[in-house]
This record gives sequence, C-alpha cells and structure tokens, in this order.
Amino acid sequence: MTVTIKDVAKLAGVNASTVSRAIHDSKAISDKTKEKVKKAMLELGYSRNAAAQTLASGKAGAIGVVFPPIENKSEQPFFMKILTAINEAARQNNITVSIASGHSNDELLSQVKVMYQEKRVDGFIVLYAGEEDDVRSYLITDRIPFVIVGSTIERANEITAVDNNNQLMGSEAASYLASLGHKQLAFISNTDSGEVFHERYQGFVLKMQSLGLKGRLVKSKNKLDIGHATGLVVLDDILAIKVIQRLSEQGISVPADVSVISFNNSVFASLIHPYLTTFDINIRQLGHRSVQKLVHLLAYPDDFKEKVTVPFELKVRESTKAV
Amino acid sequence: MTVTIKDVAKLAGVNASTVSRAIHDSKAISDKTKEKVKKAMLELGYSRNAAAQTLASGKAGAIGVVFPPIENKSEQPFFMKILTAINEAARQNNITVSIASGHSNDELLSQVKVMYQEKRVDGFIVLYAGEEDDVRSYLITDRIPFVIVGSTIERANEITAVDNNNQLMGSEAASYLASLGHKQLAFISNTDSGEVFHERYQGFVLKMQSLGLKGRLVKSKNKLDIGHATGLVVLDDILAIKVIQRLSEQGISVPADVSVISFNNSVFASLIHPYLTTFDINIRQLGHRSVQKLVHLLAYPDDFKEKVTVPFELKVRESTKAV
DNA sequence: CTGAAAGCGCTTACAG
DNA sequence: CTGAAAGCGCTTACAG
Repeated sequence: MTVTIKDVAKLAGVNASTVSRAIHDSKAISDKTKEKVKKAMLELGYSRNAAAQTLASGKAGAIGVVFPPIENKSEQPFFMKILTAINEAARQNNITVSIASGHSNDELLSQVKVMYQEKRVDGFIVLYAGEEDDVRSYLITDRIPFVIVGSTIERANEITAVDNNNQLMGSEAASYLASLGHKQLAFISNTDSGEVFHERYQGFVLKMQSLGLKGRLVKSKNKLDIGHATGLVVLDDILAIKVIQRLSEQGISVPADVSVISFNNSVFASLIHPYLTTFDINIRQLGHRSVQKLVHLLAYPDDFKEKVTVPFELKVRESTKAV
Repeated sequence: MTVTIKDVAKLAGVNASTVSRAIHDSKAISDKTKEKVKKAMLELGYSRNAAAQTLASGKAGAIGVVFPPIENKSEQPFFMKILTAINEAARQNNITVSIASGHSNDELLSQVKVMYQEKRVDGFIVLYAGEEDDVRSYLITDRIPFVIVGSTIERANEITAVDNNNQLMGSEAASYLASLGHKQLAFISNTDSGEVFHERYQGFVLKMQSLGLKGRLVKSKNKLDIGHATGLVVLDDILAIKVIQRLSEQGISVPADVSVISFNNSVFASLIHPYLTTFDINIRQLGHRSVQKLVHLLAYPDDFKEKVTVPFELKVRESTKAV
C-alpha cells in the first residue's frame, strides 16, 4: 500500500539505488534521470520513510529541544515562542522537533539520554543555561552535538551558544534613563542568581560608573524601598508590572513620579497601562539561529564552538518619561 | 560500537528473536530466559534503536502535538502547560512527543501530513477546535488516530475529545456570583466566536434564566458599559485583568463596587491585585487524559470515539465579594 | 518455549 | 553515470 523507493524505481525504469541518489540530488546522477525519478515520485505520491532512512544512514533528521526543569515554564512566554521559532526553522531544513521536559534534573537527564541513545534525535537545543547542569555535562562529555540558548562562563569554548548581549542591554537601560534626565537609578530584581541577572546588572553597574552616577540594587519584596531613585531598571516584564502596582500602592505613580524600563518585551509589556518600555530580545531570531548552528554542528561536529549574539531593540512605550 | 540485540543474544546465549520477545515481555518466553536477557542487557548497556523498531514493527512510538495556526500562542500559558503535561504522560508510555506548528492552515496541514506519511508519528493530539479545520478533516478522512483537546459540534461521533465542561463552568460562574447576592450580571467577551465562548456564555445564560435574573452580554472595548451590573463573568483571565484596569479608570473598583470572576486560572490570575477568582481548568489532567486516550486509540483504532470531560475547580481569590 | 529466516525501506561502498 | 548487493537493527510468522 505504501509507496516505496522500489515502486518509484520500477516506474522510472531505474534501480532503487539510483532513486535514492536522485532524491538526495547526488551529482553522480544525470539531470535526465533525476527528472524521470521526480516525475515518478510525483505520480506515485512517494514519501520517504523516516525510520528506514534513519536506520540506513544513521541520521535521525530530528532534534530535541530541552526545557528547563522548572515548574513555571508556562508563565514565561519565552518558551512557547522560541519553540515555535525553532520548529519553523527546523521545518525549512526538513527536520522534526521533539521535546524533552521534566520536573527534576534527573528526569530531564534520563529523558535526554534515552532520546539520544534510541537514536531519535541527532542533537539538542538546550533552552536554559544554569550553572553546573547535568544535562550539559552529559552532552559535552559524550560529544553530542548541541547548542545552548543563553550564556555560560565555564567551558564556553566547548559550547555553541546563541544569546543576546545581556550586559549591553543592562548598560543601555541605564543610558536610556540617564538620557531622559534621571540621575538616581535603581536596578530591581527578585533573584540574585542566574547569568541573565548577573549580566544585565553588571552592564547597569558599569554604565552607571562611567556616567558618574550611583545605582543601587533593590531586592523586590512586599515593601519596595527605592529611596530617591526616579529611574528603575527591572529584571523582566512580569516583575515590572508587579513593581508598578506595588509602587502605586505606595503612592508612587509610573511614569509621573518614576520611570520604569524592563526586559523581554513579552505579552506582559502591553497588557495593562502603563505599557512597558522594554527591550525586545528577538526570540524568533534566537530560535532560528539555534537551529542553524545545530544543523551546522551536525554536519561539522569538530568545528569551532562559536557564540552567536542576537541583537535586541528598545521598545519605548508608556512607563518612561523625561524628568 | 552500539550494542544491538545480537550482542545481547550472544551474551545471553539465545537467539536475537528471543531477546526481542523478552524485551516485549512476551508470554511465550520463560521467566528464566527473560532474566538472562535482562541481565545481559544491563551488562551491555543495551538501548533499543527506535528507527529499527519502527521500520520492523510499523509503529513509530511517537505522537505529534498540533498547535493552533495563530500568532499569539505564546501569550497563552495553556499551550506550554499542556505540552509539558502531554510529554510527561507520553514518557510514562515510552512515547516521544514531536510538534507541529505553523502560521497558516496550509502550512500546518502540510506539516501534519509529512509527519504522518514519513511515519514519524503514530497519531496526533490537536490543541484547538475551531470549526471547519483542514487538519481535522484530513485526520478524519484518512482515518489517522487523533484526539482533540476542546469541543466540536460537527462529526463529534468520529472524534475522541478531551475537554472541560465549559457550559457548566459558565453556569457555575453565574451561580457563584448570585450566591454572593449579585442580582445584575454581565458576561464580558472580546470575541463572539469559538466553542469556548459559546459554551461558557450559554451556560451563563441558561443559569441566569433559571435563577430568574437577567444577564447581558458586553463586548469588551475601550469604554466598558456594564450598566447596573455588579457581577461580571469574563471570558478569560487575561481579559479580566484588562477589564479590571479599564473599570478602575472609569472609577469603578473591583471588588468593592463590582465582582469579577473569570476562567483558566493562568499566571495572569495571580499577577497583580486583586488576584482573580477564576476556574482552574486542570490543564495537567487534560494533557494526561489526551495521551491516554490516544494510546488507547492506537491500540484499538476502531473503538468508539468518546469524549472525556475533565473536572474544573473554582479558585476564590480577591476579585469577588458578597454584596 | 525457542530458533532460523525473511522482511521492513532505505543507503552506500564496490564495480563497471 | 548507474546497478547489484550487503547491511542498518529490529519484528514476526513459521516450524518445531
């Protein structure tokens, strides 16, 4: 019932191996033969059998996307968005996307291992970059092709990474507020760990120094003590809208009294007023570049492990104003 | 280098076919032999080759998850959450999850077709239920196993569906507000199409009639005219927090002046105050049941196509209060 | 309860 | 430029 390469071969009057070569556009095959084969394929409605191809060639034609082992993935639009972008680019390369997700590190690791050992995927895109990650260690040690979306300090030479320049973003956040005339700034975060926090905050600090201004770090909690700051850089959109509400409860109005700038340009940024001035991190591009890099790695496993930096863009909206 | 069934057979001192049967726990194999085989597998670190298994058995051991062809999937936490739940349940069944997503219906359809024709997946879970959907028609016509998360009116007999009882939810929303003493209610929506809207609204209307109260439908727009209503049923959380802000701009305070109840219990419900009274739709369960039903369908393709209704739960928080 | 053999649908040296 | 053959790692009637 299913049309195989043999059926095509018969109709085209050639050998099955010739059909195979024609399908892969081998330069060993004449154009005339390729034409015949293509015609036969169309006529029969041929479709390759991925399993047979994988078995014979050793290539799965599929990649795995690894989600972080955290509970609240669904709260961050980032993941769905990049998954969509990854799938979009994968399709263009005739590649299928499978997923790996789990609550614990162990669960995730065993899932990744199984996917690879069963030869279901050729490589992985890892969507998080925490320190000391079992999955990443495993991938490096076993020399499995992967790219990471985000940044790592350790073993950077052995890792292909795709990321934004978070430090520059932190720096530009400070610059922008300064350019509006704000002199007293604060950086607000609900965490003091994670590469993203460190880089954005460091960029902020360095810029403040070079501007000769002083910027404080404020840990987000119920009562927010921003001192005399009139410009706030907030770690991400979701925290920003919580901060704005808390300030409002304390009688401080955004942007009338205080300007707020944040990061990610997620759905939260345009949910309620004031709409947030925020950095768009270009998730689509992050996704596309990840698969391009992985595809490259699959073809040239021993090539250098580069880091790709995707540009960001400031979206000025309602939460900032000149002093 | 890779350990195959043959290596295991040799070490266990049996034939490869015996190993295969032992792996699948065939009742034709003695316990003693199974033990030997298991021991050999462990010793060698055997892992099945999914491609070979698929090719030989005709089963891919993978399912496809089909996302709706809309741009703003990432804004709705629902999708990431159910994807995680689906993958969790799939893992328990030794099944891999691949994804299909696209901007247009055509793109999505071609993707689904390719995945199936290349035998990459055995069936699908479709995460949307719009009317007149090409993907669904294709799946039905070609008798491809699938389950849909959501509801359809047409061809319901031919479709295995997993859904909440949205009508009952709409009804209970009205009941709850009525139980708090609210007499004038309104249902607020930003759309007048879609099964979810229809069912929730219909439940609302029917309950209002049976209570002898009158409920209006209010289309959400910039200026919100809720008349004398003191109880608002809002189509979903994200709309609810927009509505609350708009009311606040109009000098109406929630819950002091007006109570608001909504649906989904997403991240938006506990983002800012007042935290929303909302229905938890039990997404995890929706995901788990979907794969269970699909797995069943894969084994018994000609079985009846049932509809599974997953219970919901009202989460009372800050946006509602007694009159 | 177990083995030997054929076959699933491809790819890829090898030979010409 | 093309064909014949072997092989990828499994499953599954068939036979005993």
